[in-house]
Amino acid sequence: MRLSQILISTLRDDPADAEIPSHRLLARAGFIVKIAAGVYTFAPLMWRVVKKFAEIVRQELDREGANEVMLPIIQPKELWVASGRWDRYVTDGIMFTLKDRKGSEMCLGPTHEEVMTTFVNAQVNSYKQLPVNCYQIQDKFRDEIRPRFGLMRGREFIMMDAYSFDCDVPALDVAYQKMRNAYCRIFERCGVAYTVVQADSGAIGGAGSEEFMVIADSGEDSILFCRESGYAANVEKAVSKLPAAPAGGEPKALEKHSTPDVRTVAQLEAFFPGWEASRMAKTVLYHVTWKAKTKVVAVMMRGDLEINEVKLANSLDAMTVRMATDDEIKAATGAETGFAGPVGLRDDVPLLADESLQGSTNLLTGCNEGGFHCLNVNLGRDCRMPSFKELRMARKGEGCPVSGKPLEQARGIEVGHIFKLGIKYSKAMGATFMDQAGKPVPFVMGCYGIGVSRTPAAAVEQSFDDKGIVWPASIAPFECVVAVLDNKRDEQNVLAEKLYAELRAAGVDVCLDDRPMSPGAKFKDHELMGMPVQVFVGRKAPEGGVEFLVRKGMQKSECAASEVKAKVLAVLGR
RNA sequence: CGGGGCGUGGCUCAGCUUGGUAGAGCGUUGCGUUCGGGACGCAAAGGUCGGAGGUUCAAAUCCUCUCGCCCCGACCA
Repeated sequence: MRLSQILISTLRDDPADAEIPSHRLLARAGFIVKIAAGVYTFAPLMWRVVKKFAEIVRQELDREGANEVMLPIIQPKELWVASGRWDRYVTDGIMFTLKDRKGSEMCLGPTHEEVMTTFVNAQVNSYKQLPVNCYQIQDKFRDEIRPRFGLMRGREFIMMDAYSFDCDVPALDVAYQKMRNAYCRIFERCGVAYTVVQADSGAIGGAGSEEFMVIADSGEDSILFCRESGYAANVEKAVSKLPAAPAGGEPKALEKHSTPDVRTVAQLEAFFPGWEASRMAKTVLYHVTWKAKTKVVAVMMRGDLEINEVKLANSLDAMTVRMATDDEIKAATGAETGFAGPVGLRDDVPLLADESLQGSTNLLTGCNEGGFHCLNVNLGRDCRMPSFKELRMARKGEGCPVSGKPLEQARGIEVGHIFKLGIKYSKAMGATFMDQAGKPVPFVMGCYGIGVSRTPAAAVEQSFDDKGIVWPASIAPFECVVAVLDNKRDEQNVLAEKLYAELRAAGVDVCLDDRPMSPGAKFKDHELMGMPVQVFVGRKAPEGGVEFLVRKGMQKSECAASEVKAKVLAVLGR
């Protein structure tokens, strides 16, 4: 390709609305152009990047026997009602919905479990046709609460979504592992450093899931990991060895103390010298929403630990949880905020406690009376016995659940997510096949996603410098550019054309920069756009000399035109 | 949705406090000179100051409403 024929428009200034490096650089290099919040046009060079990444995804999925299909973006409401997800997605406001001329409700697909399950159910009737794995690469639509960071979180974005259908759980495990392997090859090939972490299943639901994370400071996810054991998990999912707390000893007599204006754990530590936070049990009131009801629930946690709201929602099988407001707390406990506790808690407020409190004695808690706290509270004696759950937020520095070594923390960008769904959707939607015994059995499903527009952005996030983008060669818009520095000089044009033809013949994805621009402007442009290998044909052209630049590291050298092909291939590892 | 910030030629911004006939740089167009680090000179085009209403002799500037965008929290590829 000749750059004079490609629509390229780099900006001299950073765009005002871009914050993180990938957004800033992709916008400045003219790769993406915003059309609305979270909605972008992909300019020619960006589209080349996306297509290259998509091709890697296709190759690796096809190697595992997956079928590429194309599902409709517009989906009828009925499908979502059948799976039971319409209400939740509409309530959350995540789904773009519309009505057709007859008034029938439709949505723009935020994900495709429903459509794919319907499709495969119609095609597959027998266990003999299994396993099946279908995927598509397509735009997804989600009315995100907060689109941000350019391509990182868009309202329209490109996603690869795959769905596996198997006859039983062991077969699902095989399908899952195949996809996991494919994912590893995909992210290795596109040159990003990534980590696989255990994850919460979230709104998609299902048994187990892992996320593929690109480690970057701008990542929206927090992960905990251990170099020793290889354990890694999203903080939402992570567990750790429980930090020790002093023993409470034999149960003592309950004491009630006046604690005016003492509300927080820190204030209590100051008020009761000798009582460490780990001997306290804080009680946090949560407003919990299920499909058909809402309720305020009391959650107890050891004073030095934090509640993990994802774990809380999961343990309650709730749609959403949020901390109760001051008014809700007063209505539920009768006391103002800061004095809630298990003692004297109304019977209609469910009481949960983290496992860290199991077996603890002589705790310090609130007692639902403004200005008072209790000492030596013993669960089951002075109050109801709570139902114990694993609700604790694991934190860095705490022991790895496998090795016991301190956990480390990092930020990550979720570029892929794989789930074992089980029969959640197939059962809800009545998607079955005939098993060997001739009985209808629901498909055992898995689903798998890759952010096809997000991954290149994540790659930029990991690979840039003060001059611009440094594309990994496998997803760069071009592997190599041959640039004419003064295109009024024939000897430069002739030599550049020759090199361009030679590199193309050698199978290099090369472009010729024949634009009539000053040399300085071309240098800046290619640094910004991040072409991996750059060959400049300039004043040494009459003697057959050119300049050779490897973008990563900015190593610049001069060489003879005759050496260019070999040098380019060497840099590209071919 | 809650909190904070911002909307002025294509882009980055100044002007607003203290109302008085819209500015700069970059980019764009033309001509000429250049041609190795976003070249230089000259000339030119381009803006209902996000929108609506109000106050005023007079509004980019003050007031009200509204729309859009960005950042921090709950969502996810």
